[in-house]
Amino acid sequence: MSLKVRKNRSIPPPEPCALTECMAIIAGAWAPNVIWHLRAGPRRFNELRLDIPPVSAKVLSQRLKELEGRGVVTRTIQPTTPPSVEYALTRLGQEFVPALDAIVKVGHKLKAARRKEL
Amino acid sequence: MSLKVRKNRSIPPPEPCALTECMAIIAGAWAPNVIWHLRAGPRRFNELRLDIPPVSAKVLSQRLKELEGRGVVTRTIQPTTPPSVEYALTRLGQEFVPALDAIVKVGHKLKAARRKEL
DNA sequence: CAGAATCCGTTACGATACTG
DNA sequence: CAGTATCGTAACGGATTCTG
Repeated sequence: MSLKVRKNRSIPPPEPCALTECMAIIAGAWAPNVIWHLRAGPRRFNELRLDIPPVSAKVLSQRLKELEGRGVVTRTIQPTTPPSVEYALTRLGQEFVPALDAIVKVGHKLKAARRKEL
Repeated sequence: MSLKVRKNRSIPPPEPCALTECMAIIAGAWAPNVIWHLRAGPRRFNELRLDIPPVSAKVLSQRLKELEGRGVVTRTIQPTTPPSVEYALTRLGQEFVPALDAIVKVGHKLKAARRKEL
């Protein structure tokens, strides 16, 4: 009996798609770090490379291009020699900062929890 | 000149590791959904399967085992026939809810932004 | 400096079939 | 019901080399 799924658990369908929607951008090891390190202002390619642990040029380039395509970051070429390229968050990109903030907070709790159980 | 990276951008090193730390758990297409759907209370295996879009049994099982190993969810076997297994968030697991909430909010903004640009 | 190109390993995920 | 086993695909990511 009760082969059917229990429903109505006091929480209305909060459009779970929005989760996946946003996670698709946040996903991967580096995309969130890129946004995080751009939150204080524009940053150049190699600066980001050094900011973010040990990300390879290839992957960083891929992520940046992807984020640019999604309207999360902008790419501005400075006509200098040698060439310099600045990346910055768009207004949409800024929206991610609070979420990443919350994630970082959880990260700290994780560390704290691990220290206790040792 | 200025071969060196620009530093001191008004933001102190906020331990970026915490980000990666937490993302390692959140990562993937399904882990966040699992936590999200458990936030209102315990849920059985097949219930989760139906809650979460079209996740395969294999992957769901993998994620659940992983989350259990990390202390994010608990697994309780009810001695009934047929057997029933309940998954629930631990106290640590509850910590993720606010972060996921923030992520969902961003997801909605993404949708809104996309509607405008069409 | 800012990348593109190439090669290659690892992992997430899906589909199907099978078990206790 | 709650999984496990097996197979196969694709995306992610690292290392190295090369270019405008």
